[in-house]
Amino acid sequence: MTEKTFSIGELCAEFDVTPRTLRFYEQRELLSPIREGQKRIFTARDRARLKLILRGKRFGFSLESIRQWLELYDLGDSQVTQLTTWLEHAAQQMDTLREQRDELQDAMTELQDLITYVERDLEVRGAAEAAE
Amino acid sequence: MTEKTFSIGELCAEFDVTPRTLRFYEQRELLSPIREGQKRIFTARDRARLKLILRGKRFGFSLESIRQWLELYDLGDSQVTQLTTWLEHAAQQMDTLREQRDELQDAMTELQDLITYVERDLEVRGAAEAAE
DNA sequence: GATGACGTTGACGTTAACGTCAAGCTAAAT
DNA sequence: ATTTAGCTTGACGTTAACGTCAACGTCATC
Repeated sequence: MTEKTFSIGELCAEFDVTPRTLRFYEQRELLSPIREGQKRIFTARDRARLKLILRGKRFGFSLESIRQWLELYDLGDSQVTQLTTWLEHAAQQMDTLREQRDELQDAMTELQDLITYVERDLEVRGAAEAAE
Repeated sequence: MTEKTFSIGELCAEFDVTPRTLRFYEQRELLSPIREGQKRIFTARDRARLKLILRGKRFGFSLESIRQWLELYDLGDSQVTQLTTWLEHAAQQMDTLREQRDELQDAMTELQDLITYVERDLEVRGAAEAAE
């Protein structure tokens, strides 16, 4: 089974980015499309990585840090020692993600408190108005 | 009770930012310190806002979008209609935060699956080694 | 009265992450 | 054969978010 591949235009359309962006990611070694002649051919792996890249960007990570934890996602046929190192890196990345998630949760709780307060205020005002 | 105030240096030390940063935030209207002579005096409100700013940055938000949802945090003695509008904006902001949190959760789940897989792999290898 | 700590206002420099041309190739359609 | 669509490689431009440097003011201190 020959894997599905994509032209630069196809990927751009699917993920709403420009060719410039994908070429830039290639230059920074976040993607590594094959060449057919001089045209770029993106594999399913590239597509998967692009998904991860864009998600990482939404998290506010830099391309460089994204590049590093992309490496987590293609562990080959590694030695035991390498797997152990991998596990450490993975655990670190988990911590980073967890921290950010928790902080988001805090922000949400705070905002929700404010919202609840304002809603109560509106209720009270509504009651006062009804009592006129 | 006269509220506590801060010099630019104090805030910088506390939050590990440079004076340039705080002046920049003032110029972009994220902070609005008072002047004493020509020196900036930061109030407790400025300090609170700075906290929110830095948190927002960790979330990957732009200063401009941070500036907007900072407005959520100082609702004055508003009219009912304004409070209703406020509630809409707040709800939107909650959606944004929730979305990002959920996406972070997804990323964590994925990574955890990988970790579990690798851990199992290591266990199997350990068992194989012990059987030699 | 000079020195040093802390602050000020410009103004220009820098880095990341692309955008925006210009000039050219290449295969398919007119 | 030429237009069109999609791709290529430079190379310079842009925006956000500051950094850096120069030149200056203002106290407290030595």
